[in-house]
Amino acid sequence: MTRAQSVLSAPPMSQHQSELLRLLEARGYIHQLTDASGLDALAQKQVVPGYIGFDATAPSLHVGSLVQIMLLRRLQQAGHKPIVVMGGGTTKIGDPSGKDESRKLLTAETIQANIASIRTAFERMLVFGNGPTDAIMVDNAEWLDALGYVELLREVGPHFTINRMLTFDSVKLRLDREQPLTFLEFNYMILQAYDFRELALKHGCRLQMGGSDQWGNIVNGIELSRRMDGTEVFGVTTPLLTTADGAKMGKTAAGAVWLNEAQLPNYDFWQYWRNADDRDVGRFLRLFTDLPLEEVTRLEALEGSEINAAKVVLANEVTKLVRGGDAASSAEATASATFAGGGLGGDLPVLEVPAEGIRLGNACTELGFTASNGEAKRKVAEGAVRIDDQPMSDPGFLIQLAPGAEQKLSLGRKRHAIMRGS
RNA sequence: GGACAGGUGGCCGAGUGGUUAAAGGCAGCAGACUGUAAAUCUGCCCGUGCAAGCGUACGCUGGUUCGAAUCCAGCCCUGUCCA
Repeated sequence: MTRAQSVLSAPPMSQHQSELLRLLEARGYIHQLTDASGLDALAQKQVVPGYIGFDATAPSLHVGSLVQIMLLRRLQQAGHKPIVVMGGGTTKIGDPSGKDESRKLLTAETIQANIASIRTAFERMLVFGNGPTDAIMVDNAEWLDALGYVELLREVGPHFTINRMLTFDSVKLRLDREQPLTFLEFNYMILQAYDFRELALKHGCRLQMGGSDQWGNIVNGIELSRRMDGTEVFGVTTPLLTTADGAKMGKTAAGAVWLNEAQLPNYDFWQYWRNADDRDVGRFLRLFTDLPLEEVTRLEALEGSEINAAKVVLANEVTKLVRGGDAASSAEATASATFAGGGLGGDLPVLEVPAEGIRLGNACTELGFTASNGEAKRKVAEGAVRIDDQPMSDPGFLIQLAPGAEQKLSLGRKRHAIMRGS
């Protein structure tokens, strides 16, 4: 067993020589590569600037983008240069990939505010600066906004055929489903291809990475660079990440699992990972933490309820990376107090109980445990609502607390809050 | 611009004048079982109210009718074909 572990940490069977590709392969990031041996050779020879583009449609990225961010982190760990491209320009158009419907158009101000907010998450996970392997962040609005339409058509247009554009999945999907694809969106792939070429010229960028849905866009960029400038650039895509039960990564019924604390409290972020499916633990540890591979192998081999220990490690490590060490330890403390100790943890949401009291059903709704008072009533009837672990039966029960006094309100086994008299 | 098809609850999808707050499935929530997992079984799943009830709801607006998601008219949107 021990021997097998060390083998896994540095796979000798890998056909790759460069540290970069060996690292990416061993941790499960690689889905497709455009030219494995070419990139392998390049990565041994020089620092490879590589980029991933991110949309700026919301003030925070969510867990669905975390693989890509980690990929940039790995790039840096392997001694190369990450370039974060914010889609300030392309977001004005909207990527049709994987979407059934056209996206609402955002204003330039909203996009800029989103970019500023998203940046904070990157700063925690990448080292920015002016050194050769320091990360940089650029906004493609810088060059896209400056492009004139006719100029773009003349420069880039000749290198794209409609025949080919129509074969792309992002386009085909819409057409097959008989969903509209606007001309505006149809142009997205051209601009993304232009990005790659621009980055290659300006920053010596040689590699674009992205999710598997970006394969077509990436290949377009590679072609464009080759045709216009004769530059050889490379592409890597990551596998489409779904959880073991088939759901898209980072989406829960309650909404997306946001990376920024303003969009999702630390405790909830931690819980997302703590509640991972057994089957996902090893994969997630490799992708989303810096734990050595031997350690991952050990943790994912845990069986039965022991795998819970691995989930705690996963939650701690990911939270540490994304939210910081304090966030992780405080979330863990709250979780262990709440679930193991039957007590209260500081990270639980707090409901101030006014002097005149509050009805049990209203308290549940106010905390967001239930969407309406009607639902709260149903949950109480189902025996799901407890105060200090005592099941409640009357949704109209009036909760009153002395100033400063605290009680725990729970719905189901996972949702807990502190009620405090005020 | 013309012809045809269509627009139903988070999604898919039945319903073509009353017993329809609208079948069924998915997703979700809760209970049981467990390990804050999975699988399984059970219940719930528009709002408001303790409840009887009331209010909203089948693209929009108006109409017919005792009664409309269902019929009629106009409009909006989507798709396919034609110009």
